[in-house]
Formats: sequence, C-alpha cells, structure tokens
Amino acid sequence: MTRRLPNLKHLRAFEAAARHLSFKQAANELSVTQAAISHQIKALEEHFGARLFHRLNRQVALTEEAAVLAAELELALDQVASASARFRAQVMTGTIRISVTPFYANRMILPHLEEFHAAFPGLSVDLELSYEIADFAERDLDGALRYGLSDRPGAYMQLIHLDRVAPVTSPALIHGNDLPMTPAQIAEFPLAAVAGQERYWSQWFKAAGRTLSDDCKMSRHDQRALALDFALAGNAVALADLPLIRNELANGSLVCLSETQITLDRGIHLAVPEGPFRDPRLTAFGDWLRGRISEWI
Amino acid sequence: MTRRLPNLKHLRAFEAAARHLSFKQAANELSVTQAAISHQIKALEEHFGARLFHRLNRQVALTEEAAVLAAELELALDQVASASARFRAQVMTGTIRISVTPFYANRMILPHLEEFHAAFPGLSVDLELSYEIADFAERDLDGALRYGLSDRPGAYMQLIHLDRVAPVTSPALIHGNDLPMTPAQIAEFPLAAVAGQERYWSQWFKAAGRTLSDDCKMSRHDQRALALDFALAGNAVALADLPLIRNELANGSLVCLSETQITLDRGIHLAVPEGPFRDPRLTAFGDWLRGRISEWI
DNA sequence: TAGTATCGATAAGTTTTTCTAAAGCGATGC
DNA sequence: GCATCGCTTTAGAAAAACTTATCGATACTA
Repeated sequence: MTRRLPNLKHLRAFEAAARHLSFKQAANELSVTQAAISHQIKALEEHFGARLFHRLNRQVALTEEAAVLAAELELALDQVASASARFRAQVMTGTIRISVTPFYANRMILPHLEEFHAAFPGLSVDLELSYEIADFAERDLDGALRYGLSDRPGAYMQLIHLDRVAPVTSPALIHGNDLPMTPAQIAEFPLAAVAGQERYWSQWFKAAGRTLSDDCKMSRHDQRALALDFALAGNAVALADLPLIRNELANGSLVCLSETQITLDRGIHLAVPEGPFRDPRLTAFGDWLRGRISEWI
Repeated sequence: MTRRLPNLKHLRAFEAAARHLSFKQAANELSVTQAAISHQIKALEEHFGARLFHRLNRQVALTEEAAVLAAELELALDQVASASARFRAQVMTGTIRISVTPFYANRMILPHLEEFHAAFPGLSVDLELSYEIADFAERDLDGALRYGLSDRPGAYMQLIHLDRVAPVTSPALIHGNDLPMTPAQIAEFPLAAVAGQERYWSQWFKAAGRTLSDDCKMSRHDQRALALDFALAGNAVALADLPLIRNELANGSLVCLSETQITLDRGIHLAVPEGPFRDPRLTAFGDWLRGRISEWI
C-alpha cells in the first residue's frame, strides 16, 4: 500500500487558514509569519494545480471544492491531535515539581489539579509554593510559573495566558449603580493600579473610548494582589484578569463594571531550566494549562 | 482553538514504520533512506519522551501504547489521503495528451479508461498510439508511457510498474502436464527470450532454485510482444508480466507454469517533458495507473 | 564456524525546505 | 490624502531533513 499524500505541513497551514479565513490568523495560530502561510498555500495550490482561496480585498474566501477539503482535513487533524494527546497521556509518568506563587496556586492550579490528574493519570504535580523564583537546581525544580512581561517567550518560557483585564470592584463601592457602567462613571471612582503599571488604566480607558484625565483618584500598590484586595475591600476599582477572579465574580464579592477588556503585555508563563532537553511532561502540563484557561470564564 | 500537534512528517514516518514493522520498508514506501526513518522516529520518541518501538534483533516491535497510536494515525492519514484525492479529482479538468505504444494501450490503458473517467470526471485522456516516442512539443504531448530500464526514474520519469514475470505458454505446448510445473520440467521446453535480455531467464531459474543449463533451447526475439506471440502460438515458454496478460490467462489462451516470479529491472514509466512546472494532472494520471495496476491480478 | 548479509543506530556533511524581513500592491477607512 | 490592513513577492538566512558511510549486533549459509 503506497499512499500518496500532499505535503502535510502545507495541508496543516491550509486547514488553519481555511478555519480562520485569514492567513494572518493562521500564521498566528501556527506561530509563524503571515508570509510563511502565503508561501505554503501557494505551494499547495501549485501541487494541486488549482486555487484553494479566492483572493479578495483584504480577505480570502475558500473555493467551493477547497471548503470540502478543509472540512475533511479539520476532522482528520483533530483525530491526529487527539490520538497524540491520548498517547501522551498514557506514557507520561512520574512527578514534576513546579514552583508557583500562592496567588496563582490558589486561583489557577489547585482548583483544577483533579482534572489534570484525570487527564494524565500517571503524572503527579508537586507544587512548591513560594513568592520568589528560586534556583531550579537548588530546589530540585522542573519548572516554575512566573508572572511578568511577555516580551520574549522563547524556548525556556512558554506563554500560558496573557492577562485580559476589565475594571472590577466590590458591589459595596458602587451600591446600586446599573451595570455595565460607562467609562465616564468608572473614572469617578478611585482607581487602584500596580505601581509602575498605571499605563494599563490609560490603555483601558482609551479602548473604552475615553481619555483618562490626569486628576483622577489613583492609588498605587506594590503588588497586583494588594491592588485587588483594595478593590475587594470596596476602596477602589481595579483592573483584573477575569479568569483569575472567577470565584469572586461567582460569589458576588467582586463585580465587573464594563464589557470592555484589554489584553496586557504581561501574563503567566511556564519557565523551564535551560538546556538541550526539554521534559515533554512540562510541555504537556503547560499545554494543558493553556488549553484549560481559555475555558474558564 | 489552538491544536497542539507533533511534527506531522514524523508521525507519517512512524505510521509507515508501524505498519511495516520495519524501518527499511517504511523508508522504501516514503522514498527515503532507512537512516531518515531512524532519525524521524527518534525525534518523535524524544518529543513524546517515550519509546515507540522496542528494538529487537534485526526487527522492531511496537510498544503497547504506540500500537494504539499507530492504528489511529493510519485511519487519520487515510482520511487525509482520500480527502486530498477527492479534491484533486474535482479540480482536474481539461485534456492530457499521452503517447503510448499499442501494446500497452490495449492491455493497460483502454480497458480501464472508463474507470479513470469515473474517478476524474473533468479530465479526458487523449492517447496517441505510436511505436516510437516522438518529440513532446512537436506532437503536442503532455507525457508518454515508455517501457525500459528503471535505472534513474527521477523527476521526469515516474515509475508506474516494474515487470514481475513468470513463465507462461499456450496450453497446447504442455498438453496435460499438471500445474505448477517444476523448473526442471520447464527447462525442457523451448524458451522464448527478448534478444539481449536472456539473463532474465537465468535469473528466473536461479530464483526457482535451479541453474539454467547452456544447452537449453532458447529462441531470441526483437521485441517482447513477439516473444509473447511465439509463446501464444504454442512454440515456446516466455517470461511475462502477469497483469499485462490477464485477458489471455482468463480466457485460457495462456497459462502460468510456476508460482515463482521475479521482478525485473525494467518496466513501464510515465515520462513528462523537462521543465520547472509539472502538470499535476499527469501526476494524478500516473498515480492512478500505478495504484490500479497493483489491483489487476 | 567462518563468512556474509541484514537491519537499525549514529556521525558528519550536504541539500532542501521553510521561514523571516522588507518592500510592494491594491483597497479601505478616517 | 494619508495611514492602515492583508496578501504577495523577493532575497537571503535559518532550520530541518536527508544521504552517505560506517558500526554493531545478529542471523543465515556454506
């Protein structure tokens, strides 16, 4: 049996482009430049001797036949992905030791660890709770979850989740105001910011269609958790990543004041020690975390 | 939706190796060297952090989990292949003009052309029957089926089928002998060979476990078709490729004398004009032909 | 039992593929 | 009228894949 297949990399690029109806978004999904997608689609079109996309103004549309192909490829690639995931789950065994701050441990990891164990029965996660990142070798760590700027998430720093924030506060502060509130209303409240990250408030107001005036009442806090506590106590409005405060939103101790959200240039990452070999179990853990976060809220 | 997939090329190599339980055969199927397969499996094993194969003496065996993965991948890749084939069939339109000798046209192409049209409704094949290959441009040809040595089937010469021959003759010659016959019995008959290709008879006898003696009765013919006609007339035994004489075998005008078959270093190829662009319709035609031939007989 | 062939692993070097950066194009929106 | 957006193209750089050659282990063969 000799099966003739087109270049699978090209097919994958095509499937992503077809799903998004955008080369740019496909490029983003596959972590390459948009030009790369353009190349691959072109090569596939030459292979088949037929157009896959109609090129329109600033967008692409699938040809009739290509739409069928894309749908079938999507199914097949899903099958490949799930088969690989099942295999991975089977062969992952042992324990990985990961350092994480209590803030994230409580809000992100611990509530979902059961779920992870169900997905990877042979793999246990040993969490070290600490406020600062210690030396990997010294503490016998396999990885660490660290929050910060997302400038160069490379081989040793996998992005798990970029903060996507909206203004939140205690219901006590806004007693009775209708939700959502306008940016103008929100600007009347005291605003809680992390020291040195005041710009996120300006960015949020800009996204909401308003300029933040210089004479707003803004408090500055050393840590994000402190700004959030300040808001929780009903003293101010803070910007918060909604998945992280889902419990507070659910039990009503915090409310979200606006639909407008902005994505920050900082978030949570999984850092692994430098070296030639990367433990696939960490990749699996990171992938799992990244995948699940998008489902929370 | 961001789907995490292992390198698809590696998965394909793994699937082939798992199917054959042999790196070497997988390499052969994928037209690469055995070393390449070894590299790819190794990379995949590192990606997963787990063994896919047990390495035994001169053979490999799948691990338990890898066997499941392989089965699932086989299905998924089949889906990709059939989806691609369907797309191809849809977009292939127009006419391709192919030169072929009457011998092959009658025995290989014409009886199956209907079938091809069913598979590629938009594509017609225009056959030019001729004994010699003319200049592509002069006769406005897109390709030519040519029989010959298979030394370097490269970009411009796609192998369709290597002759796999066994001794055949008219029932008249062997009147009443039981089949299959032993090599010794066969050596008693006059043997028909193509001039300059007598070695194939030696090769066949060697494969059948006997040395061909120098004093056998061997006739030499200028063309393969003539040697075959000679056998058909009951004058000698000839070596023939079974798929090519399926009609004669079916209607009893020829019988095969032995189970032993050997593969020659010559066969039928699809030649295309040199140049940077290869017409995908010719590739499709060649692939189809190659695929179907293995099913005839 | 020596000799030979087979199969997979590995090392080193080369080829091919893939990707990026940058410039371009045509259309769109403010 | 200028900035922007999304795809294309070109040229060159980077990465991946492949080949050749060789090795080691083992099985077949004479």
